[in-house]
Amino acid sequence: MKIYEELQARGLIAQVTDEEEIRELINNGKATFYIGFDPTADSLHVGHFMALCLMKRLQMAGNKPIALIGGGTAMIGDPSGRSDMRQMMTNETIAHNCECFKQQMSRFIDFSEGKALMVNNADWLMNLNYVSLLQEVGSHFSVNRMLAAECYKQRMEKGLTFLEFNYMIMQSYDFFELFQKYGCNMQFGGDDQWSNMLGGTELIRRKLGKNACAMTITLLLNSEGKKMGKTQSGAVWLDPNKTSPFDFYQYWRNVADADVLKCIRMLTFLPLEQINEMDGWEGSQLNQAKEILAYELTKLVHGEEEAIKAQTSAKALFSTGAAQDMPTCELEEADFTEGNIDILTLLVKSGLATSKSDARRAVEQGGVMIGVIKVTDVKETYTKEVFKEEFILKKGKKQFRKIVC
RNA sequence: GGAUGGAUUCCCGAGUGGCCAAAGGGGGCAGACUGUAAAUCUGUUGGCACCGCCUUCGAAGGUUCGAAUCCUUCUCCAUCCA
Repeated sequence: MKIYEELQARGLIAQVTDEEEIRELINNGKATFYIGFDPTADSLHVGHFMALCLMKRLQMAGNKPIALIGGGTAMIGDPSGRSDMRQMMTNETIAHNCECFKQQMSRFIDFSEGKALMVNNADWLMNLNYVSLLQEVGSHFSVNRMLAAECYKQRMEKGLTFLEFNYMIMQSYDFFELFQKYGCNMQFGGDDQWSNMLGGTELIRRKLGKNACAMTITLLLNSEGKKMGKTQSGAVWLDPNKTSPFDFYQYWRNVADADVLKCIRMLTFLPLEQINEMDGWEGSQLNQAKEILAYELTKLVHGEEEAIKAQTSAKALFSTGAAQDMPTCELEEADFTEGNIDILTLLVKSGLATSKSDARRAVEQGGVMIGVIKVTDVKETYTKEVFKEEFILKKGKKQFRKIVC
């Protein structure tokens, strides 16, 4: 099976400009393609991860990837799929984020000589001259058509600034620039990028009379139609300091039944034959599929060692309620008053509760356990001595913290 | 630049002088049921020294015994006109 067919079978392809042409290019390793990443945070998240995997797959098939970091476009903010304006970031933040992105990407993609490139669009966007840009590029865009683009529609109701409106032009210019400079003949991106990407292919056609391709990756949605990779507290990050390997594992371990196979297909590198076998799994067997998914992804992102650790911890926790490699909270001398610490302070200190009121509610509703013993009194206190033994604080069924002193 | 409407707790959205820590829904958290799933049901959802106190209704002032609610100024947003 060739790469294009594999991508198709995995359900990764959403939209393409010219199927035949793209198939021909990537199946024969003739594509030089780029994917843009705007440095809007100091770590990549699951959404980026999909794009990185795609890069890797295509790279393995002999194509040349260009990872574009949007140091310039981040200053504008992509309005696509957003109902409100992005918060502006300072140049220092953007520069810092670019650095973080670079480091994380290098772990997935082989950037050694000639195999892949990493560029930053700040390098060319920042030096543009307004008037000449308008003449050379702006003249090729029709405002009427831009406004008709799906990505601007919802913003037409809430309001759209001229700054953001120009995002499409900048992204199109990126493609144009890369096409000329590196012979980049293809762009990949999330499905919400479709209109921005078409802007690029069209600009190349109009200015150079040449053909370039674009292809979007299916957005990973759960069965409720929401973007995956988000929790109530934010994105699932690839940076272990922002989302621990354990939490990362747990996120995938807990996906809904309806989403497991889709995730395995789209995100892991397991062979398709094996995945197809799992397709018929139900009940407890499907539950196993979740373990596979969680393990495979943790391995890809954090390495095999961390994946094993996370899996062992999780298994132990849910069967016996004890484990080694769980998030740990270390108490300091200052946390004790007269040699004691109360349960509410402990919950807050360990990060399991956001405030003492929150902690109080959790205890009152019977959601707090020490090991296997339920805490019933909000005034419960513990002496320092207790923490010499294994002390596991639980809130609810899935939140654990080992307390040491 | 002009006219009008608006800004409420995590989100949407009621509330137009005391009964408002603020209806309802969503989401979150906890409990029951389960497969660490979904669905369902129950409780809860500003903070704290928690039967009481403190801080919230775009910002700052003012009126009043008392303001999310009234007045003034300001900031931001939307719509229409230019």
